[in-house]
Amino acid sequence: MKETESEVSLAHSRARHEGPARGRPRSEAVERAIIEGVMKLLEDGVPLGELSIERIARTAGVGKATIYRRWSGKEELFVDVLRAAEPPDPELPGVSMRGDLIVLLESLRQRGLLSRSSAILHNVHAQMKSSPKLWAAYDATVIAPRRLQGYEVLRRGQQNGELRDDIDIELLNDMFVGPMLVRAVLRPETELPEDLAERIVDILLEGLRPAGR
Amino acid sequence: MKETESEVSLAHSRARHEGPARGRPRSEAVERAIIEGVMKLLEDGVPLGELSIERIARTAGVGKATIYRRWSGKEELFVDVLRAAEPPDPELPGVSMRGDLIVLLESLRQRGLLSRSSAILHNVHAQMKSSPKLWAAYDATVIAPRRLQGYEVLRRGQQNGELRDDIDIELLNDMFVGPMLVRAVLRPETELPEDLAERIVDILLEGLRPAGR
Amino acid sequence: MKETESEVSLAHSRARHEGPARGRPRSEAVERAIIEGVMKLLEDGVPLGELSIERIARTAGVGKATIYRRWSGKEELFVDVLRAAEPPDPELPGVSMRGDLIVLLESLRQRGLLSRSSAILHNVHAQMKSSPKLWAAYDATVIAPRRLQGYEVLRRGQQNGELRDDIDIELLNDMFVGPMLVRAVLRPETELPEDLAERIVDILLEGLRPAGR
Amino acid sequence: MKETESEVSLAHSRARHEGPARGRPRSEAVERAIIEGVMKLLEDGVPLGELSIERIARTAGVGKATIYRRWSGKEELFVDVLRAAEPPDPELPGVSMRGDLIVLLESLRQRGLLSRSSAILHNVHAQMKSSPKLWAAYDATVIAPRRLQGYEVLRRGQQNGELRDDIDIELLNDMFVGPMLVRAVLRPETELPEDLAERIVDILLEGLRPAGR
DNA sequence: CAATAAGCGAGACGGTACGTCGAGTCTTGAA
DNA sequence: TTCAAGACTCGACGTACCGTCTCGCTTATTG
Repeated sequence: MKETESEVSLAHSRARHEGPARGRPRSEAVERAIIEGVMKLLEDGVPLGELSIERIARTAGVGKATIYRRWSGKEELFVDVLRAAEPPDPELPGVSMRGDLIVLLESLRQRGLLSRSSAILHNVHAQMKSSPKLWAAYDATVIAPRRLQGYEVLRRGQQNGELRDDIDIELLNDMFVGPMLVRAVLRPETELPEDLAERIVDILLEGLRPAGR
Repeated sequence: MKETESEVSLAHSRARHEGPARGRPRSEAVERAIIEGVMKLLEDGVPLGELSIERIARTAGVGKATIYRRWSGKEELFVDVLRAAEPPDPELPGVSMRGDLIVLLESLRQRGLLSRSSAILHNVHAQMKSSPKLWAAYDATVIAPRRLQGYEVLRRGQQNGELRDDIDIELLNDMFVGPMLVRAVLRPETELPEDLAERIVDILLEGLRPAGR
Repeated sequence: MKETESEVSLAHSRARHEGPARGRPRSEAVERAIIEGVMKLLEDGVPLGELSIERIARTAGVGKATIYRRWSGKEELFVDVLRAAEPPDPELPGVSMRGDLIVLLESLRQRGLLSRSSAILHNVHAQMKSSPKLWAAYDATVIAPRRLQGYEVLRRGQQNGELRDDIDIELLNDMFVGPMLVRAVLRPETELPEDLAERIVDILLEGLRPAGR
Repeated sequence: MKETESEVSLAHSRARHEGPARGRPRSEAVERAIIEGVMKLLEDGVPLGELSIERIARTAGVGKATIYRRWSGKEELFVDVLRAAEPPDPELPGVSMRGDLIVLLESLRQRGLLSRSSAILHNVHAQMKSSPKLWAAYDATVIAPRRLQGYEVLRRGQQNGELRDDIDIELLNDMFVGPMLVRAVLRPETELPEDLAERIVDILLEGLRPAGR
């Protein structure tokens, strides 16, 4: 996992040869200013299509070359913007599988709510899907860890008898996160009621056959 | 439904005033040439970002103004391209709710497979999500009818006792299509095995509690 | 001569294929606006080094591409600017060779004075010398005709006995124009007294031996 | 003369305050490397316009700041390059004015021939004319001494009766060097035949009236 | 001999201009 | 009125240099 992490990392201070650090080192402050500049613009409601490198540079008070020195284009920069905007991983209570799943789904719901208000996630997200390479980078650094977290919870659930063990974990995970993601990501106009995480988990656990079956 | 249709309809032959049609009429052949030109380019593997109006016009042997006369921009044109590429609605056997659901999900799976091979759907899809207005248009003409089809199937299931009736239909629908869409749209690198539709439906119906309760 | 003329001509309206003139024709007004914009800037004392294409375009209220459509770069544009700034050919009285030579040299002197006050000629002139190709174009359209005029005057002088006929005309011409050009072009800080043309001509005719032989 | 010399001198080792010389002294080797680097590039046929400070620094294996420490810009550096490329002053036999003038003009002819083959002088020369300040510096250190040499020869000619004394020396000088410079500098495409210096001098001495008066 | 101070190669920095490309509009002549 | 063609203004693209500014290091002189 560590290698993957470092492979998809996009902006580095002098990442290339990593010699004995000749010349003036890259300024981390500048790096932050750029990323925060993009966020500010997005939060101010600037449409994604109007986010030119030129404008980003102007906003951050930075030369264009300084941006290109770190990222090869708008899209790669956006990956780092998303990364910076990412909320921290949720803490799992670990008492029961059901409880942990609800926490995980609730965190997805929160992210959905967030991405609508701030407008950062949703558009950049959509934009990024156009490039398989960038999507892979984003997936590896941001999404995959959450997915693995889910796998772990489900595995424990199978081990302690809370969950059927005749279904592969990947599919199980998609059964849980799918309904939430459909609403949060693919259909951003739908509501995300407070008890949605709990209802999804319980429906899946109990099944859909009529009660008196 | 009809009104919605006409509201989101994007390309018209002389839609505005609809006077007694003076001057040279618009050529339908030109319209087809443009849409097919876009498809050809996408199928030839041209990245979506390189699809400029200028290039589309060149490919179709058409003046730029002729495109702008019909669509207000690239994105609106894409909606019509997607519409033209859409496979026909699936025929539902109507015997059992379970059977109909499997047919619906299988049709989603097929679309997922298709969008990977042709590369049309996936990218244009992603691109379009950046514009809420266009997404709404696409949703209304292409997605919504399918969704309503699903609602109908589920409603019948509740009525004839195949399905619990204490859960609202929208959520039920998302429970079924969510897992499939996650794989087909959000994670295009995953496999879509042949029995996926059937497994998803059965897991949902039976629930995830271990067999022996 | 005609061929040379047309070969070095640099800006044309749709010069390439010269088909039956399809599409919107190039605007002559725009062409004039550009050239006059450059002149205005130079007359306002803008140093030649600060004359970027970008600034020229801004001044003329014109897109950069419109400039590049006509000239391949700054230098080629300058040739046409010089051409436009060129005073008309002097009228030769034709009475005597001596008189005609004085008129020709006087016209060179006037040009020298002009190029200092307006600052157009001198700098652009110098700039252009860096490119043999452009210099050739300028020479062919602007300088050469004057030179030929001089040759003609000298030839007539030899024929009617005003001038030795044992020296080739090219050298004779350089003997007359050389002293004037040295002062006007190569040493712009020197004065150009009013009677300079006459003095140069007479010195050359009479020779430099002391009067009493 | 001395003051003029030192005023236009452009590159100094720690020229400004000339304190008690603290810190590491500037390397003369570096200075030579830079000037020779420029010459090498010019001799390799690199167009003058592509001679950026950045490229010069790269070629000489030197930091940009090291160049700016010595010269305030490209043009000032070029003055020193020209100075370094300058051939030595001609030795005058001093027997007759006519002989000395021929030697002086012949040296101009040689320089013309040289500047065409090496391509250094011609272009840098032209370039420099754009900047009055630099031209003045070049004129003072390189050209003016030659001019004074010429004045001296002419003055001696007037004193010993070889030359009319009713014409001011500056004009006389321009009469002699003008024809040669026109060919060597302003019209580099013309030939410079071997006996050109002698012919110019003799034509001027004898005048252009037909032999039999 | 250590301290001090400037020189040095390298390269980041905020800028400006380059020459190209596409956006959307306008203007031709022909259909 | 539409059509293909192509000129028009505008503005972003990604690159190259500008002249300045750190970096870590080297090289003299001075206390």
